[in-house]
Amino acid sequence: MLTPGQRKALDFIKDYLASEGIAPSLAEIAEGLGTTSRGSMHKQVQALAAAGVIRIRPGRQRGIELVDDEDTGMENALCPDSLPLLGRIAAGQPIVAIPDEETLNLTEFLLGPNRFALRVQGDSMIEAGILDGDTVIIRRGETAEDGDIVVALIDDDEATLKRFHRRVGGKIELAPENRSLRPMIFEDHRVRIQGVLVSQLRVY
Amino acid sequence: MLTPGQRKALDFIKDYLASEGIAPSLAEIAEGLGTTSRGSMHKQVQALAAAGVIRIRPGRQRGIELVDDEDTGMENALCPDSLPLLGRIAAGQPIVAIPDEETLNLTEFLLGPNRFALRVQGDSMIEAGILDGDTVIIRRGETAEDGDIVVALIDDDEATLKRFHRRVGGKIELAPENRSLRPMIFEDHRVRIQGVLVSQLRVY
DNA sequence: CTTGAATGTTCTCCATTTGTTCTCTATGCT
DNA sequence: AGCATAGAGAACAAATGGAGAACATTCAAG
Repeated sequence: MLTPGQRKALDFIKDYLASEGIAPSLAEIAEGLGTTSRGSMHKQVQALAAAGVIRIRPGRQRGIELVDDEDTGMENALCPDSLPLLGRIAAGQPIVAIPDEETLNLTEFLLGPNRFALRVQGDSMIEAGILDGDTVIIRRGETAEDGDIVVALIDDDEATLKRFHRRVGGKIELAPENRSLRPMIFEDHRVRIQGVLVSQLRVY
Repeated sequence: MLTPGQRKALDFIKDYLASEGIAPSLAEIAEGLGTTSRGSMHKQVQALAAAGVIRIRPGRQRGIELVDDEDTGMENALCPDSLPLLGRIAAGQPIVAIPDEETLNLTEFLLGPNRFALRVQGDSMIEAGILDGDTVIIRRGETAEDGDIVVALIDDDEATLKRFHRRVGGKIELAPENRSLRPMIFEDHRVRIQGVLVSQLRVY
């Protein structure tokens, strides 16, 4: 599967990563293999990526990562809690050309104190882009701002995901985002907020 | 994961914090790394914060904190990659009563080989629940199944997020999920798949 | 409270390192 | 010969990170 050159390059990359804690540059790989050509190393490294043994963080220097070998357990798991954010997808430019690559920190977005997840059932929030089967991430808390999407418990019995609005006279409106359903209005003592929607995710 | 400069800065911060009991200033980090530029150190430190290895107390001087997990493992790479999945939110029961608590593993859902993220612009996929400003996570690849949502490059020029269908005669249909937009049909050589949508997330 | 030094933030400019893409060449194998 | 593998090296583009200026903010001393 791997050519001799690819095997040597991979071994060197593993050793370097283990001893230095950071990926080698192409020049360093070349030197480690007793040659001088970055161009050749580029070909080898690309081949390794195509073979699936390594991963290359696009547009980064020293962007080689080992793909997890499940046999060794987490040996080289660098806990990748972020993804490259390559750009915006629109009607416009090819994404490969987009220069300002950021990093999307999943930890920051999705994890935090007092968070939990719920699987959504039903279509009552469909016009807010929350579909049946989506997962919503909720920050636990008793309070909400006007306009937040909340998990609300009605009469300590029924839990729903709705948009929250205060109304005059201590009333509370819980509005679905679906034209075929009607907002509901309750006395505030009947409604208990369990948490506020902070993010949402869907897996295809 | 970290660039060489980031790694050196992080090591210095750890040492300083351990020996002085207080975080270093940017000028001190610079001096410790043999340079003089506070501006450069600012960039490095911000990058470390974005990577999640440190935290910056906003508006404070010497406001750097390590995000070390107190438990032994993973010196600086924290792995809080899961959330409690408490249950289903529906029109039904209160969530507190739902017994079968699972765990939602974010790493498994969102991270994987050859993934990258894109910010969505525009409303062309609104009926698939993908809204303007959402982030989609793409598995890089040249191939797609019929019905997949793909990032497609048309004539090597224009990148869009559309639903993919094969048509007879080597034609390819790229269909938006928006009733006010029309599907587009191309000769297959004009369309290059860049990746397939695997998940989607939104932050409120 | 006022003041000034220390510190953080933002910016432009620039050099070095690194990745990428070429072409050309050499070697071994069928 | 024809092909696969891979090294050399040049040319270019992008990432990285240092220098330093200008400004804003924090914080402690008076």
